[in-house]
Amino acid sequence: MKPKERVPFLLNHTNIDAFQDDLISWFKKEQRVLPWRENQDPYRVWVSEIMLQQTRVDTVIPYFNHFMSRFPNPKALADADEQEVLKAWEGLGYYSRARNLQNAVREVVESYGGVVPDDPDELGKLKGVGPYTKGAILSIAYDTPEPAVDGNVMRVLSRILYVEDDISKQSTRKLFEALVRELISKEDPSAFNQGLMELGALICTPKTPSCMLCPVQDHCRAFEKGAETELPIKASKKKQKKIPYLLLLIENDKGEVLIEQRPGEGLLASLWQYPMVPLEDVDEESVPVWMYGEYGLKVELGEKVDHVRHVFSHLIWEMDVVRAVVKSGSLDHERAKFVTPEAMLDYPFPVSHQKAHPYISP
DNA sequence: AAAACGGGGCT
DNA sequence: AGCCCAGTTTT
Repeated sequence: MKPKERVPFLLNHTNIDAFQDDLISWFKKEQRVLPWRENQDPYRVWVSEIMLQQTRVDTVIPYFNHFMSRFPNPKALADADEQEVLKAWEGLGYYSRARNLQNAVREVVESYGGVVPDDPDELGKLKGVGPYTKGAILSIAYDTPEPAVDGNVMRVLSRILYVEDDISKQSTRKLFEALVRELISKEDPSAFNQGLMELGALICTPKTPSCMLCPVQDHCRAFEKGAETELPIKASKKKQKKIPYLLLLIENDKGEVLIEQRPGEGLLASLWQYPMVPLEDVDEESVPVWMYGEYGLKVELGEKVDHVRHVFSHLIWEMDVVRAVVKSGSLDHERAKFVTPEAMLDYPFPVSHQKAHPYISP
């Protein structure tokens, strides 16, 4: 059965008006004070929504404040250097969010006079603005009754309406969008959408929801059945592949250290790092040979100073951190250079490599 | 439809 | 170690 056909049945026992009232009243009373809630500036809402993708509120707050003071409006972000934007994003992860955001903001400045579009189709065409972010901007900044379905909303609504569909499927997100279109308050779509998400963050949490404090407990079919922790249903994902590396802290005779910029696409695109030897392809004893081939440098390996294990969503880096010194040769590599330890800190580094900074820093 | 794409917090 | 989090893009 298609989403639209299922909606009437799923909402059959729900008092929509009462649900809206209970949710919105609770949100207006209990909502957290957050920097992006100071006003309805669409640019601020947009930046916050991008930062909040897969990222906790507490993590985002300092990044958001710094970002808004450095790039206060679309023009400021459009005019900035990409490396500077990445530096402001350093440590937040999912760095394509930053590059897509700047790409989209430049589009807004060039095509829409610096005003964030309030048209769903125009908004949805912007880089990095998917179904969720589009709905969030339209409802929160422009008071438009559009669904903004994220993981919180799916968890909350799966419990309230007892939906047992796998929330990792795209079709299930569409079902929840259709449900929200029926449920959403036309008077205050912003408070309704934010209320669903705030409820998911504060009350209807993944492991041990606080149902006794829930403002919509009376409307919740999962609570009625005592099955709130059984939902939502989500297919388990497979575990990450482990990849071993040697991370090299290479110093020259001037006390400078070798760093290189990663490729413009793919994992950690355009960020900087210390040279890494892929131990799946290179034997430990042939590392100097590999180094000479890749960088044109004869190096001598020194002491191993650390082991860093870094977990990504889809893989794990196991890195032995080893010191090395340049004996001879001249650097021959497109994207690598020697820098002083002080200058190094101006470059955006992934957290995995920041873990090795203490062995360099003066 | 599935995989790529970070990082941190909690259990 | 596994799961979760205010998702989107690419394949």
